[in-house]
Amino acid sequence: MPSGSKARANTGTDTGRRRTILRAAIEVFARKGYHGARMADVAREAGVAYGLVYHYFQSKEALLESVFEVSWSGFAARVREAAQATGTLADKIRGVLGVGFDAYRVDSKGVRVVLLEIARAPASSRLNRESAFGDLSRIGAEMFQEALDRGQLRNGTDPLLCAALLIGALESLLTAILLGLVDAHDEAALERAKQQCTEVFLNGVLSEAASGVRASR
Amino acid sequence: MPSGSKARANTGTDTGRRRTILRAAIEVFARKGYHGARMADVAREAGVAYGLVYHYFQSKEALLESVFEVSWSGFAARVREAAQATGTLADKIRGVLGVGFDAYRVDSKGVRVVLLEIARAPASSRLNRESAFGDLSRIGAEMFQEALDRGQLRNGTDPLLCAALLIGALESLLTAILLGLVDAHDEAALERAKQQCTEVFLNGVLSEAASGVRASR
Amino acid sequence: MPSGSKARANTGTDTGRRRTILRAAIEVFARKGYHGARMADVAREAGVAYGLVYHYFQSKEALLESVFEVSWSGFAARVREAAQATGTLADKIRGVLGVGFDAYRVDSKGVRVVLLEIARAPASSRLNRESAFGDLSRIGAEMFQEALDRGQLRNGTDPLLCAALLIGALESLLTAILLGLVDAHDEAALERAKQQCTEVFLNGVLSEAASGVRASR
Amino acid sequence: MPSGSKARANTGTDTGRRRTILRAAIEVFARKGYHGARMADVAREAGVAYGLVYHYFQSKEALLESVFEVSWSGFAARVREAAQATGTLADKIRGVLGVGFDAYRVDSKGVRVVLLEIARAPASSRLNRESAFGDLSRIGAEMFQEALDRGQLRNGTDPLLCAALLIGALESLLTAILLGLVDAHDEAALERAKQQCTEVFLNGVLSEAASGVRASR
DNA sequence: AATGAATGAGGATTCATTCAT
DNA sequence: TATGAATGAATCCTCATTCAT
Repeated sequence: MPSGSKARANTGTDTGRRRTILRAAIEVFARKGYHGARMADVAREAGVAYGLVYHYFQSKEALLESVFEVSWSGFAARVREAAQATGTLADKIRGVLGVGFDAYRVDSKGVRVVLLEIARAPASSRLNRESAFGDLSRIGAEMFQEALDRGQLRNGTDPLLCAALLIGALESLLTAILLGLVDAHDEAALERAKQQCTEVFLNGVLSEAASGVRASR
Repeated sequence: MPSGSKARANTGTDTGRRRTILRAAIEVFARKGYHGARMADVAREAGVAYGLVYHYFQSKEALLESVFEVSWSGFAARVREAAQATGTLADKIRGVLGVGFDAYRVDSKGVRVVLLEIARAPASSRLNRESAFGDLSRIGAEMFQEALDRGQLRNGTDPLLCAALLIGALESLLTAILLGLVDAHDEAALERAKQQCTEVFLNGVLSEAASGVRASR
Repeated sequence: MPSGSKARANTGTDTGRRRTILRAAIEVFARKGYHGARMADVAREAGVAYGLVYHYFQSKEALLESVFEVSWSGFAARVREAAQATGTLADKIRGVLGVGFDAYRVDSKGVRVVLLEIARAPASSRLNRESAFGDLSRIGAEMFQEALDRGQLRNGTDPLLCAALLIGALESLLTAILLGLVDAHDEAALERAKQQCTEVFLNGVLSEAASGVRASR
Repeated sequence: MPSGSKARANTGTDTGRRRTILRAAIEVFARKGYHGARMADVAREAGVAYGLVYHYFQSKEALLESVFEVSWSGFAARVREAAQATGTLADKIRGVLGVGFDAYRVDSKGVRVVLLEIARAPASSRLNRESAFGDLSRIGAEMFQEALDRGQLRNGTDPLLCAALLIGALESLLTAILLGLVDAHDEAALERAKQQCTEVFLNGVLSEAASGVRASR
């Protein structure tokens, strides 16, 4: 097993080899999908010999698993941080969505793979959504539970369901971006999208006028 | 030569045999995923001979395509109907979400396949989200555009983004149900989830009290 | 799974396909050894497509297993028959050795594979000598036990050990023939070898004169 | 530059390291068979680095060859010694079998490898039985030829065939021990087995009574 | 329409061997 | 000597698709 200990990784010659392959895998998985990608593609993309991929990763699935860990663990940690920060529920939600958008900005390929390949994997594989989707759900549910306790949430609202909706909103938005429905190169547009997403989630889509209906219900 | 009764059947109604295979495909795709499913599995599930599947469907991908058409076309039509019905935006949204939940109730396996296998297919295949995600987005966007014109939508809200969020909310919720994160064993629970989802989407998650913040922003 | 039921097998077109592959496997295994043989070789030798081998046999090991069954089961049955026939011990032993020599005459390739590839397989595989060697040992031991009970065996002789020796003698002789150390190109030579083997096993190698020593020990 | 002490070590005595690897190879070959053993296994078993194995042995086959030399040369020499010792044929045979049993006692693993991996190697490899089986056969044949000349062997007996039978007897017996059919831990049992083996080989299995038949043939 | 045997390209995985340090 | 990363050919097995009946 490779070291990875050396100080400044990614030098290319030695330590970064594992990392190089991992990045290549993300690249290829993002481009062709997990099933469409061949190990040979990954090797070529990484510029290493075929066999070396197997030196660092036991199998194709293990490679995907590692991609998941790399792309996901950091993300989940940051989401948790945002969800547990001090501030109003609105702030937290803005924070959580912000984490999602940042992740996309920093590593859209990684986001793509996690979103399209892993989060939706068939239940059979160990790499199912249980961990991905479930993790996030739990984090979100806690956040909403707390808000509920403080009277910030509408009465009768189910925290878990809220969490699911929040995740859905984020995912859907990122998917829209991935699909090109929203221009990803336009920073301002991206920011606006985030803002709006927050707003809708907090206060709904209805205008003040239409919202009057709300009182009457 | 036997039968002349339903010679040009392949178009609409589907012969019994064809339908059987199609249902089997949905079943197997739902269970093992498109890539994990073998044509042999489909044949076995349908209780027909190996080669017969190819008698009715040109290829594995064509089979998926047919699954998509069957599971999707009706769904999209009903969504469109709900989106274009008369009534307030709230009514329409309730209608749209209702269509989604009904589809799940009637054919959760089909929903699963469309959600997990087709909506997320790699861009390369002909069967990309263009049709699935894009269709819905367009329908939703139109609905929101109209609402915006009528002043029912909060000012500055992007209709397309709203549509994406609505789809995301629905999808996420159904996914949560599929994964068992949200309990939906009884009708009542399912109904409650739908109700809440609608409420959140329309008016946001904030309580009246917390919502006061809104004015100050 | 293929039928194999049709009356006159081995016609070539259909029923005999499995058999054809099996014979080809014996041929190739005999020529190159199990590890040296590639599935492609077997397919080519059989004159069938690569994939067809897997249609009839689950894996390379399963193929070897089938070779074993085919080559062994009949052999073991005939040995058992010879061992349980009526007659003197000498007759039985002559019979048993005769079976071995006949098997070689009829299908030296099959004998080779069983002797060199299976009987000596590493203990890990299911196909170990336990079954091959063990079966024969048991059969032989019973035969010698009975002879012992009847006073035909020298006193103090262990039946199991005798069985092992008999098997060893047969195996070694066939091996010597396979290796070309003992000439067995013509029937007469083969017959002579069998005769001598029997004689040695029954009465030892010593001449009458030297055997006198026996009394003095 | 360190050491000049045992520069040309590779020839006879073997450096410690080389010997360690050789022993490890025997161990692993015995456990998993030549084909089932990986060079990595050998390295791990020896507790040395992967590449070091190649420092001492040119290739995997060369390693097996060395194992053969180590395990075999000494054995063959001792067998030859026993076969050419002065004394009656009975003494010699007792001696030869004794050598085999001793070898097993001292290094059952080595015996296993020679017996199962080398003696039966496919004819293609340089390491064929020519050397192993053939060597022994020749030695044995000479012994029996001499006995024949002296009238100690029954008339018409083929010395080479006798040798093959003797080897077979020994091998079969050792195999029986390896397989656990004969308890190897019981020194007395081992001794008895050897005794009996000798007896059978010299005088056959028949009892005095049954042997009377002999005269009448 | 129905069957299931036959085909063969595709791709993951292994592992002996080499090489830079 | 010693290390273990790097290489890539070899080969098993899968499975979509075709075909003869």
